[in-house]
Amino acid sequence: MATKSDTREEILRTASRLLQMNGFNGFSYGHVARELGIKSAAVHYHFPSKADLGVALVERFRTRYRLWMEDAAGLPAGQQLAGYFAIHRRFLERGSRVCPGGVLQAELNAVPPEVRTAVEGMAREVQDWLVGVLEAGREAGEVRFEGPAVAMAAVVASTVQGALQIARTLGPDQFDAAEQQLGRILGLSINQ
Amino acid sequence: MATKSDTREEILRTASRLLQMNGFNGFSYGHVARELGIKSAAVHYHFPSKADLGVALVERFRTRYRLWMEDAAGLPAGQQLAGYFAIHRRFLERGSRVCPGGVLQAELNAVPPEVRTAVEGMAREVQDWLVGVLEAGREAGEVRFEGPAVAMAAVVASTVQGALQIARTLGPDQFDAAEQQLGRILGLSINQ
DNA sequence: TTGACGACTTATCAACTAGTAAGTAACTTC
DNA sequence: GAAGTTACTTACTAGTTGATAAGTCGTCAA
Repeated sequence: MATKSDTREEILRTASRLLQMNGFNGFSYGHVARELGIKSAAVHYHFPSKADLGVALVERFRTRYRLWMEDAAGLPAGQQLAGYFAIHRRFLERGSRVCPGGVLQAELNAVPPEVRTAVEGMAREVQDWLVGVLEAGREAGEVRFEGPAVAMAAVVASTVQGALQIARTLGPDQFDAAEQQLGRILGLSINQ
Repeated sequence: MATKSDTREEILRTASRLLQMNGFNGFSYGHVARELGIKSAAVHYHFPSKADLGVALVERFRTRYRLWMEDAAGLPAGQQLAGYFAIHRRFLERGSRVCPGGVLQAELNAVPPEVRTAVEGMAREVQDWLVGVLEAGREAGEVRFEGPAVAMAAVVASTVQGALQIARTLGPDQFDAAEQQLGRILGLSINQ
């Protein structure tokens, strides 16, 4: 028998995968329930509305992101960026998923407003983090680029998000190529 | 009264906008019909299944793309790239749309297989065009970058696609910043 | 032992989904 | 002017969607 948060966590895991695979409007309470061998009303018990589920999903990703950021805070910029790439690379490996922020931004107008707000918050946080890493990395001589850090951060975030999606049609090589090229542009030692 | 292709074209225009705004699973035959003041069965008359509509939508974009590419074929690489950016910038201006290829790639697993195939073809074609422009531009000294052109093309395509989506949450500045930064990276004269 | 509570299931709902069949009015062709 | 064709509408279906109300069953504290 499940402890209190067991089913809730399984729902989030499954919904998370379905979100990354099919998009927010590409999965239903029924899908989640069927995969877990429960009834869709059980999903409603934990997440009354789909907006609740969506927000919980985004907050879950955001929390994990934040924990990872705090963990990597001391490392040199090159390693932090490599970690950022690796997180997204892992999505690709686990069944050609895309990043949850990306898929939600792509269908942002067809998503409950609460979810939209949550996505905005997460995007802002990741962007700010990227700006900080790039700025500090440039000052420390670990990263090389011209122009404002905010613009370079926009390129890095956009590339990773776009490459993940493009890799779906043109293959995973596309993501690796983009990552390597970004490394070259930023003057990172291409270790792998 | 409408001539033969009038309604069909209006359906494509409306569906196109809805696709770019809400995603493929974010609009229905009913939505398209209601906006045009016709019945959903009329949409089915022109596009029997949603797969048909999806494929027609992708082919329409692909054809327009191809025509534009042929038109721009003679121009210097910098201007061709500027045009590529401008096409996508226009999506943003017309109600924060995203590029159709991007939104379909984001929900690729939740889309009819025929649509998937069509998207793959379009993505391949655009990528090949980008590689050609970048390669020729580098040889002619109009564009500057290291590494394989195919990797740089992956970065350019990914950045544009991702930036369009990110601009939805973080504002259009995000797209402009990414475009400018990409121009700096490629050594293009930033005219605007 | 009771009674409250948590975690569900059963049963049901209205709205919406893509899709179809049959009918209709206008135009074209002969 | 009859027959066919085009471009629809009306009317309908079966399945899915998110969501709710009521009931069940085990656990746990008083």
